Amino acid sequence: METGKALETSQRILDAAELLFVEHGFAGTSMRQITSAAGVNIAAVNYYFGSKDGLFQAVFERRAEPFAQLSIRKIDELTTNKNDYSAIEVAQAFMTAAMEMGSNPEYGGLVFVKLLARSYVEPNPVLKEKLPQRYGELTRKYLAALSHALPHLSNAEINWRFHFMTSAMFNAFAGNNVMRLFMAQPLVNARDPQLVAEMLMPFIAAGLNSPAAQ
Amino acid sequence: METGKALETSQRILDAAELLFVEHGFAGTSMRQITSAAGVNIAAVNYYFGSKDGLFQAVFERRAEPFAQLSIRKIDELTTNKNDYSAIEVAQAFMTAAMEMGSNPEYGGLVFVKLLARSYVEPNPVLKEKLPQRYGELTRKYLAALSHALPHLSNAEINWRFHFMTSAMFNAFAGNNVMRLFMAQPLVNARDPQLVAEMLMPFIAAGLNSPAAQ
DNA sequence: GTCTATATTCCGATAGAC
DNA sequence: GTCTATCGGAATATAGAC
Repeated sequence: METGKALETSQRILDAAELLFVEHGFAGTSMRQITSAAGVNIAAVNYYFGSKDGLFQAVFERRAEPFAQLSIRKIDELTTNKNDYSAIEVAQAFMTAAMEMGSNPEYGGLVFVKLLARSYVEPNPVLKEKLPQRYGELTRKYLAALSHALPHLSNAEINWRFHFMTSAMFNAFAGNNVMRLFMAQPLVNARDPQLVAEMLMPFIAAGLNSPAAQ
Repeated sequence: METGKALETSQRILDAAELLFVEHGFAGTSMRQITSAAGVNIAAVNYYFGSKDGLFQAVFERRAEPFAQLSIRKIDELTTNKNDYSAIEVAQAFMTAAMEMGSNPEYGGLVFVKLLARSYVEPNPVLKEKLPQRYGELTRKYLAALSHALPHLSNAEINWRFHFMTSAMFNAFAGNNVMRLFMAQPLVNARDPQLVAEMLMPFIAAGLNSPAAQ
């Protein structure tokens, strides 16, 4: 049984770790940084989460399930018992899930999307075992919906377009901007999910509906 | 003056470090891993590159200049003394540069594109000082060309579309696939730059030419 | 649950022999 | 240029007092 204070402590650790993992990556973040930022004792991480790996898993899982549920609900709402939905609506479903996640402070706002975008480039071994089952279902649903909405495209090309769509979306919401790296001024501002979605939608919609390559 | 053997050693270090930095990130790679993989003594890194930071900078700079030159040449070839080029041709110029880089074993093949894609999400402090000057020029040229080819779009929207385009491109060539993270089978194969470009082109072209959002 | 103290390992870096 | 040996510090993790 956990007391109020205990919950507070483990939660402070999760919050601090989440921010630091996003900013500096898993290997680039030490437990001393985390416990110091959380204002808790260095031994608390091992007490609550067993290890640094355990902490990362907890950080991820706290957000993963709400996000998966949200995404799956959106695609189910669109496709269940329907036959006439468009690729744009499929993209919109995913984007709405990301936006609602990113706009909700209870889910950490955009932090989890940034963590996803990072994990995407820098896969953490912890995720390789825990993640696929739940998110595999999510991915298969969106791929099937896209395939249904774009029957003229081969399965291979559907997969590629899903890849392009998610790359653009995740990096856009996470603020991973090539201009941030290449220029002194980033020139775009990713802090407003509503604006990101507005800019993103025409691009994604046209890309998904473009003629087949092969 | 460096002897033949010395060059061989520093090059082996660069090759090994490049692969490991791409795979595990800067913080996630130790100098012991690098020197062990390169088959050289642990002290060799400091002898040749001064420090781990110095090594990363050397790893990056070995590829950065060829890639910048290639990209700038492609956009100059398209736009110099011309008025009637399309957004698709601008995208093609960038993609051709990435493809030629990725297909050339002398430039490490796709390794540098992967390093760029990673640096993009996980900015290395070393780059913040060294990179912008050269790549700022590159970015400004492509933005100007896009703006010229898409005069109906505001500067803000041009910047966003360049962001989306480069996100999709870099992740595609680097093989950073959401399906790699979410599913047991990645479903797409990024090893052939020619195929990636073929799949990517219709998507990017349609996205760039899509109507304005605002 | 929280803390101090510490065990153990690994890190980047360097001195100095050859 | 290459090697061994080692320094000083920071890393994760844990034992045990409170």
